[in-house]
Amino acid sequence: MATIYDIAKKAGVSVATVSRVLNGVDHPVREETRQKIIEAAKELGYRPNKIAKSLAHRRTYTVALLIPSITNNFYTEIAEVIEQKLGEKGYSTYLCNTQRMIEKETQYVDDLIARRVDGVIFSPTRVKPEDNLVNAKNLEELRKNGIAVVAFGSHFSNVSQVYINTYEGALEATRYLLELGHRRIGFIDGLEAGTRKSRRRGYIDALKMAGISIDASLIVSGNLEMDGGYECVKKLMRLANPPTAIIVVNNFMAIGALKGAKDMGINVPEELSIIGFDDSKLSEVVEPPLTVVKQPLKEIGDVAVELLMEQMEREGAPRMVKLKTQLVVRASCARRK
Amino acid sequence: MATIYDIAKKAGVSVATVSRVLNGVDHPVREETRQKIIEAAKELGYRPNKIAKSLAHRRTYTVALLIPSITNNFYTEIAEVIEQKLGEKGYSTYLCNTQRMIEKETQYVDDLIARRVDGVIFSPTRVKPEDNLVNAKNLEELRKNGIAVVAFGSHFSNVSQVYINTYEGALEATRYLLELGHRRIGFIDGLEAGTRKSRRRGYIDALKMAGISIDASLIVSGNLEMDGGYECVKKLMRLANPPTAIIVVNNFMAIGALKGAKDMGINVPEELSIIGFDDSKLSEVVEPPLTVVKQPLKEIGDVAVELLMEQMEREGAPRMVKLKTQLVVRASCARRK
DNA sequence: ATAATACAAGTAACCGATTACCTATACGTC
DNA sequence: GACGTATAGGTAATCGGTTACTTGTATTAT
Repeated sequence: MATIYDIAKKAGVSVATVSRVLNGVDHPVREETRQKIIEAAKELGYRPNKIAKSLAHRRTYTVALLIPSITNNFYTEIAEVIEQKLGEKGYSTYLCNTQRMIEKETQYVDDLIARRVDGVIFSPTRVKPEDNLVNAKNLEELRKNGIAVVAFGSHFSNVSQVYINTYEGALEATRYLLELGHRRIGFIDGLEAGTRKSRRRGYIDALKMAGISIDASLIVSGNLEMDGGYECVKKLMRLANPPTAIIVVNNFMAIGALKGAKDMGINVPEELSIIGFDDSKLSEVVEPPLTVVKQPLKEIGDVAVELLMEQMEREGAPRMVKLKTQLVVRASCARRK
Repeated sequence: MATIYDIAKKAGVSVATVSRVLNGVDHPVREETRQKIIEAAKELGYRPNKIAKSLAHRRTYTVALLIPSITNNFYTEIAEVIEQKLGEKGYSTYLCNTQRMIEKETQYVDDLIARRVDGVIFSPTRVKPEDNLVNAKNLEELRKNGIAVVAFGSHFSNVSQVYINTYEGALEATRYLLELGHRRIGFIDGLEAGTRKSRRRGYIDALKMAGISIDASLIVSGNLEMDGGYECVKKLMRLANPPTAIIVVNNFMAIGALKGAKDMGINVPEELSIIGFDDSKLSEVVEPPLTVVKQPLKEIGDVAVELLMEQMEREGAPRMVKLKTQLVVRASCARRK
């Protein structure tokens, strides 16, 4: 494969001149020389070597997207805009999918440092499904090695991050159900959802503000997939005094809950109202279409890239951008009879 | 950031020895020296620089996944296994999503060559939505520059590829409908589906073999999203003599078709049977759950990685692996009344 | 005792760029 | 004519590793 040395020889100039011409560096070069070089490059089928460039520049123009899942629409939608925007700015994107396994996250971080990525957009994986801990060490390791980081989907101090106000989202969802006349409202939580605590807090606060006391039996948890929601709804609806409405913290679980209710012969929304979190084609497509608290996925991606650019270029103080959720009303909630 | 020169100085040895120890090269080194070096590396917080390694080795241990979409479950599921398997083998994965724009594909190819990726797993984008052409030049360009390539979702000569026998899938689906007594079977095609021609051929051949003549008005095309299916089903069902069953070439379109039928007040499956292509959560979740021709996504990913490894390591002749589809019977088809 | 071999490590070229610094002309000014 | 300054281009160090080849010493064989 041709190098700039080959071009230099063919055009009868030095490599410095070749480099200048090929990169449009601000240094005078005679038009005639320029043409000779361009010609030679073309004839040799020259392809610049970004590896060598990276080494010399000490920048790789590479960013990693480090996320817990890639089959969930939530991450997929964000990933799409991130990869696209980074591409527009000349960065390539490494896909790093931990599949919710914390050891994989650590491995990725190690490798990303070795590969000298310029930045990482990072949605941390929980250490164990049962808890809400993330491995702050991984993040620190990246920063210690001079890599710009932007986080989302979790809380860190001292890192740029895009934060979705799911507390308010849950508050709004609960209030919506209250307005529809519901008083016994269930809450299906995820065993490892990142910001679930704030969702649960929103739910609890809304009830409290409405003067409704919290019934712990109305709060249950399951895994983040459809079967998690399926089982949770059964637990709730078998209660002596079951809820008339339920809030579910994620998209798959909400669909599972809907399915569970149907299988029990419960009509949605006539006998049970359901609100999910995260919007996707799935939510539109089920029967009845789900009312959901939508997170602004495109915006999350957009902002993440902007924040990362800031960090990579100006190395300024970390910034946090707060984004709002939006209640998308479809047909899965009804006034209490 | 510490380099092997720093380690060499600190341990009082040469860089060659450091490199040998750190990479476990087969060259005798005294245990004492080895320990000194490892110690020094640890104390300096040494991080190997894979960029420098890549330059010296002329291998990057990087592979690109070049696909037309990342929000469609079909690609997402494949992407997950590919990224995982490559990771196990020490490769990082560049995510390259063309969003079905052919110019983007060309840009990616250019950049991937410059970045000297070792291989590309490639599902080509159609040149124009209307036609079935792919840009073979892009593939050639990769190969010409010594990059291993494995293709899927399209046909090429002289490249390793994993090929899904959708012809047989369509054949089987059509026969299934025939067995259920249907005689007027519609076909909803995609404007840019890769192997759609074979799907259509399977449909046509099955009918012919059953002695049923082809009615061109029963074959319509739309875009690959839900609205494409939605509009197509309306076209078909407004026919003077509408079909009693329909085959749809992709997952989103099938769901759109289902929705369209419902909106027209047509009962599925009582009045209209529908079979889709590609399986996903979506197909399970709709009402009624869709009967589909499932493509073996995990297997596609698995095989793609295996074929790529072959190409990268042994540079052997290209191989083609054929995979079968599977008819997943759910509830969207019924016997003709 | 000496030659041959194994062991342990070092020297320096190389991978393919970038770029600080230097050199040689040409031109204009006083 | 001497000097300052653009203009055009070259030299060589550098980025951080790898590795072919060399060297010096210890061990074994003869």
